[in-house]
Amino acid sequence: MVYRKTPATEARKDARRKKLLESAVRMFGRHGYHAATVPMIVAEAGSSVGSFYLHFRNKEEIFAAVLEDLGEKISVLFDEIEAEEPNRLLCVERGLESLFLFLAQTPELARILLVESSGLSTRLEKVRRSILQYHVEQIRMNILEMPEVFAVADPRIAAQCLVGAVYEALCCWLEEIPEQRLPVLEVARAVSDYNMRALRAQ
Amino acid sequence: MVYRKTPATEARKDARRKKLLESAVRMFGRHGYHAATVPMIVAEAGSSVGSFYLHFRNKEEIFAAVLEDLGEKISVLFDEIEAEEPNRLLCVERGLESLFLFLAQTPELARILLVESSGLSTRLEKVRRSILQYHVEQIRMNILEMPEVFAVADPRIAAQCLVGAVYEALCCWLEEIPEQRLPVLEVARAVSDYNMRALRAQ
Amino acid sequence: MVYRKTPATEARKDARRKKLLESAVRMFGRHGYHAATVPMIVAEAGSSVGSFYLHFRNKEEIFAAVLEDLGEKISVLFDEIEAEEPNRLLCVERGLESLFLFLAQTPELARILLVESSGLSTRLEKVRRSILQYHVEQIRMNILEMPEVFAVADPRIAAQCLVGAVYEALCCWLEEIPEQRLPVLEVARAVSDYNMRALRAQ
Amino acid sequence: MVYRKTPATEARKDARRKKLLESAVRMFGRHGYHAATVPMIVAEAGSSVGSFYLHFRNKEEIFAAVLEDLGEKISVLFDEIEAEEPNRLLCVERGLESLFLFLAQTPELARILLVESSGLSTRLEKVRRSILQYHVEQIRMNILEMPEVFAVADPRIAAQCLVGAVYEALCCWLEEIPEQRLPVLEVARAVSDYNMRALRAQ
DNA sequence: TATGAATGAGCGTTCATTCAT
DNA sequence: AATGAATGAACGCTCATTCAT
Repeated sequence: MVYRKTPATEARKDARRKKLLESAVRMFGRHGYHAATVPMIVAEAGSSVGSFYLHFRNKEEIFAAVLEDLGEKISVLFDEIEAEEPNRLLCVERGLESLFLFLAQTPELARILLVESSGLSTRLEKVRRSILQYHVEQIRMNILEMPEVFAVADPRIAAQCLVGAVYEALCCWLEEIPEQRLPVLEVARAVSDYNMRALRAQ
Repeated sequence: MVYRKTPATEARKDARRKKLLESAVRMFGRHGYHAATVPMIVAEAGSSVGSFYLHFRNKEEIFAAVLEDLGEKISVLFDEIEAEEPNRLLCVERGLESLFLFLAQTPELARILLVESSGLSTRLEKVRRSILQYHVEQIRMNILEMPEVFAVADPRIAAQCLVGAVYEALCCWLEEIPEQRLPVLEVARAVSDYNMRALRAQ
Repeated sequence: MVYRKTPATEARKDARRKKLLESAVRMFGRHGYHAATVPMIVAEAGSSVGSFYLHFRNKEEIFAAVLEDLGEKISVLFDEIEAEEPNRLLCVERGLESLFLFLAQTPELARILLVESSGLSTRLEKVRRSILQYHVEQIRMNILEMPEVFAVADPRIAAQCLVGAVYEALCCWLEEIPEQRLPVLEVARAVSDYNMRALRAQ
Repeated sequence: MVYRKTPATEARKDARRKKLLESAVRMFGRHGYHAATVPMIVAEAGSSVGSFYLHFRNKEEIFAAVLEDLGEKISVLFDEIEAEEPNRLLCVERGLESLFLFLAQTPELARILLVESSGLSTRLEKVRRSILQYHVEQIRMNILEMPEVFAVADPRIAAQCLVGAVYEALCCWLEEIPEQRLPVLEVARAVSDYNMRALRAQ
């Protein structure tokens, strides 16, 4: 008799995987890659070590999955703006601001991307880099499309600068104790301002 | 007969310590904090585990020492420029460029600062941050001193953006395979250009 | 499908723990606390280091467990006698003798209690002391209950003397080479005789 | 030219050795055999590790020396009493009391003998045992000399009991917090009382 | 599929002892 | 004789991963 995977089983499996991923985000975000152990992650998810390895080949894999999910979320963010906003300059500006706001709202994810995903294996480094490169590329394309509104010598380096500026400002903001922080929006504007001045033809 | 601590003994101890530090730079730079083990570091230095713990309380300590040494070097770089160059705007520009060149020349140190020192213990995070903050502060002061030549709303955020831009561009440059890289100087100029446009009053 | 913790699994875990404890008794008894290493204990038990730390937080913990088990065994010994023998004087006498016989039969346990558990951490010292104090207290209560048959000035000190006398005599006996030892029973009697003369009202 | 050891050199060497021994007593008494390290001992003595190994073959050796010195002191105590007091019974009584007082006055030495010297190497165990055996033997001789005043079946076991009783009572007394302790003399008397009742013919 | 007990390689660290000065 | 920097064997312990149930 042939065993057929029932939809219910499939759905349950996906739910479990999702739970593990959520738990991993929390644990990696709070404790970092090395300090977050597999037992910790499964305990938080109400699952078991054995189950963990049914869903992910290893610890690296789940971290990569977390990172990829995040990358996906961010690119969706950009795509939406791209679709709505025909003005390339405004597009970059709005993209920058909404990325800033998005990461500020999910500090565990922000920490994973900005801090904890650095200095790990080559594999993970690549995933992290591909997220950043995606933005860089996105911005570079915008610049190339309308050279008359952007006034930069090297669009790729300009894009890298912009990305670096956004992430560093975000890092600094996240590090401050919440009571002393400026409002996110204000910071996002200041960052966007800085970069727009650098990009815009005068 | 009274034993007198000979200068030679003292000098040899210092030399050993220095050798361990150099070896640590190489190992941390190549393999990262976690993958670089104490046995690896001492083997590379031609020393022994016991000797290691004679010079450093633990592994964290030597990483901190490496980072602090680097911080020292960088601040010397800035101080020299500050002393020579009276023009604040040029000061920031030249500082940015020489930092870029310095780190590009010592890629292991660059990797330690930019990649490997992230996501470690609170203690090490602090050391890393203090180096970055030092630049931020340096630049912020320059901006504050001559508000008429700089045209930014929030000097602190502007300084953060600049630092982030420089480091991210550097990261990207270091990651490319040497054969395909643009000349450092060219990149440094492009980065400096981007940030000067953002800072300068038009 | 829901996994149910089988009784078999549980039982196997308990068996493993018990085996580790038995092995620890042998190793601690033969080599002492410091010379008995975790690898030695697990090898003897046919287990693994990882498993060891699944059952015990650390080396100190397993030593404490061994000691506590021993304390439990000894107090059972006393309780049985107390329940059977209404005469307080005979109670003390029989308690003394059966403790002597019990420890003489399990020289590894005896060595752990009498020799190896001394001079360790405060934590372990406390466990050891609590076993000895339990006897002291037991005897003191017997003395207090029937002051007319016991003729001692300070019941607490008398009880301490008795316990010390028993353990020292036992130590000496265990140290002699088996061929030259007097029969245990004879020694036990002599020790009991000494202490009964000290306790009894004339 | 022949080098002749000057008396002054000899004297200085002895002084250094004595200082090391005194420091060892403090360190072993406070921290125990394993926790007291050679660097600790030499630091306390104002000497150096190298110097240490000129005076003692190794750590075990200095512990043995400390123990032997203590044994010497105790046997002197007994010999004096033996010489002064012709009555064998009083001799045992006074010996017991002065040992008690002596050790109560030098708690570091007491701790070394009663607690820390247990469970070490065979070599050290032997030294410790020889001190205790010396007392046992001393007392046994007294008993044998005047069988009419002592009424014990087996003098050796009686002597062991006495020694064990004294040391255990002492241990208990040392362990109590100073403010709550009974006066030493009182305890010494109670212990002596206990043992005299056991020894004396009625 | 789900479980969690079991594994063991490999880590950081300590400290008695040696030895060049 | 005196020094203290140097050594390295050996320890306790962690945790990603496997596997019997």
